[in-house]
Amino acid sequence: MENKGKYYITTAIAYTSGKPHIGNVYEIVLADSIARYKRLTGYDVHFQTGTDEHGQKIEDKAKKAGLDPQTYVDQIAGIIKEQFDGMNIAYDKFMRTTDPYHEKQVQKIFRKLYEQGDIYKSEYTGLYCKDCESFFTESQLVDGKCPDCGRAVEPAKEEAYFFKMSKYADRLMKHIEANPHFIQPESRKNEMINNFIKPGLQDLCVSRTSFKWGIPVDFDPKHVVYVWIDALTNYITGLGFDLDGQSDPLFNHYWPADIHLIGKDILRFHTIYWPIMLMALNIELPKQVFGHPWLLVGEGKMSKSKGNVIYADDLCHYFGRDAVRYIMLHEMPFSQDGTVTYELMIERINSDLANILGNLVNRTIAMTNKYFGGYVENTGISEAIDEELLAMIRQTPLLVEKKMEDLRVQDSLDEIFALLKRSNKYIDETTPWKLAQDPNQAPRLKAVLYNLSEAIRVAAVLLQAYLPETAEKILDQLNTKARDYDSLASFGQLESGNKVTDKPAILFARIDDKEMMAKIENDQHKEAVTVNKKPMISIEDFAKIQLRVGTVIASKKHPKADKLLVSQIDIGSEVRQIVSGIAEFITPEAFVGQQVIVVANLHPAVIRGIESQGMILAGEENKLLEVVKINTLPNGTEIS
RNA sequence: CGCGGGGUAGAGCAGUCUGGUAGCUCGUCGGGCUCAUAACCCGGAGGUCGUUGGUUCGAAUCCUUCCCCCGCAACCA
Repeated sequence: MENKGKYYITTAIAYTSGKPHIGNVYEIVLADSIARYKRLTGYDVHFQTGTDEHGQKIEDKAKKAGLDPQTYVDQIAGIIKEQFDGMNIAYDKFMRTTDPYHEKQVQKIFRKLYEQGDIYKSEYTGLYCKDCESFFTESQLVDGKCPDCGRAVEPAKEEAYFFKMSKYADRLMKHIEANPHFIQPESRKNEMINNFIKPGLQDLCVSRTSFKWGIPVDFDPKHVVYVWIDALTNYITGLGFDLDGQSDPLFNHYWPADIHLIGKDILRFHTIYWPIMLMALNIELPKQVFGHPWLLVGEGKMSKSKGNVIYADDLCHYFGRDAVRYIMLHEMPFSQDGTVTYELMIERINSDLANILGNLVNRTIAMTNKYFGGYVENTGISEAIDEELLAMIRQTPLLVEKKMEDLRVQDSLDEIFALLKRSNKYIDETTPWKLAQDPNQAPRLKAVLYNLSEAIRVAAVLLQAYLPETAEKILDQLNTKARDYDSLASFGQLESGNKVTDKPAILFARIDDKEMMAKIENDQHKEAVTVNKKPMISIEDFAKIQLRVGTVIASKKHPKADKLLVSQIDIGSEVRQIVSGIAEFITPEAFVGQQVIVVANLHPAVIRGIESQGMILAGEENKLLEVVKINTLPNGTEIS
């Protein structure tokens, strides 16, 4: 096959703070299908993904887990890799930012940028809360106080290194204007220019002293390199880039990247900071940065306590790997977030994968077996009715290519499925079962089945990019060797005289939606219950909690938060003010007069500027919240 | 005025940049077929394109008023 040149594709690297959810995995599947398509069509592809493993959050999480950070990230990186491998991702390189080679290069890059004056030492000033050990901006404060603890904040300084972004702003602007495809989708381009470049680029803080888990600045070791320089450079260090000119041939061959595929939320870092860094290092810029939309599952935010977090491996468990890939690739709008529900997934799997694709393959192979003992042959007996199908067989690869040029993966799949639908129609038009009744029509029947098999083969060859396992199964069932892209160049490359499999396995079984939904709901509930399982406690532990009966005598909405109610509760001896997150479920009017259970000895806290002196017992599951009620016990009664 | 996205048939979306009789998939209803995974094929019903006013020969599309929904952020003692 003709070599069309090199193609370097990357995804964002996943943060090793926990198991990646479906949205992260979506990006990798998308990249994988693009990479596979490019490979199929003759490109020399290098596909890199990986993990971002430094930072405060990881340091904290490791500490909580009682592990040193390296052990912790090793574990999580393993989990992330498992998730990717579970989706059948054919990456060439899995890059980790704790890789010693990467760390060494980052240090060299940092030093060079410092020595040439692009990075300078200064101070980070902000408002600091001593108790929370955090900096806040003016706008984050609540009533001029710390938003976390409500205490006073004071101006403070922290030593830090900064990158002079503004120096390169003009060059970046010119680059963006001269390369209209640099930022994709187009609509994001103006956002970047108007919101960030035009108002003037702020210098970027590129080091921290407040945590240790990072790459140390070698000439000033109390600083660690902050995320930007550390993470973004993975795209070049993963190829073996060396600042002193000793780069691996891989780097010289594949850089610049043809595309950085990333979530739309980090477009700013990839279209402003990253290009400027490369300019400062005198390295070529990537050709394109593509910010894809988000894949959202079900309604509302995923949260562990609700038990509705969705992971790729769970979905594969329910539906199978290629079905999940299909849903991810097909249900995403091009430039808008896509919402996927279980019901929708089941519908798509049944309609597209089971009915249109699976059933077509099955019925075609069944007929080939039934009428000709499994042998396929092109007798060349054609009729006018064949024309449309044959034209589509020829056209589909070109249509897919056109869509893929713009990375419209969903539309590409639609083109392939249009061919499959046409094939189903072709069966009705030619009515093979009627031809089979007349022995004189055998040559014509052979031609019909050949045309069908060829249509399926063409679709399967193309599907190798998106549903690799299924495509292979189909090509195996057809027992054909014609699987590469060149075999689509002309009609009729399915071998004549081939014998198809005599027992075609079902590619995608139909799913009973009621049964499946019941199963999923059951699992979700179990998950929610087990995730929250807490260790056993003694009666003494429980005795520490003082619960009292109280009556709500007044209640109003929190003026500065939409989910909170501020209520006055009479607990017999005194009246307590309590803030609770129930405003979405109960109106203040309905709440007044109710008898509730109050945790009476809880430390008071300030929530969004209002003091809360206790807590009201309530439970929430699946958007249903109930406050625990008492009917007749007098206020102040102790619950035990 | 925190930032952003969106409101088009029962559901999910395309069409909006570059005005010209409103389209796709699923579902639904009716019919056909029997090779196949109760599948496949054909046909029908179903939309005043969120609202107000405007520009235009003509507006889902351009300008304007208002309403609603959803993310992010904040937040659930």
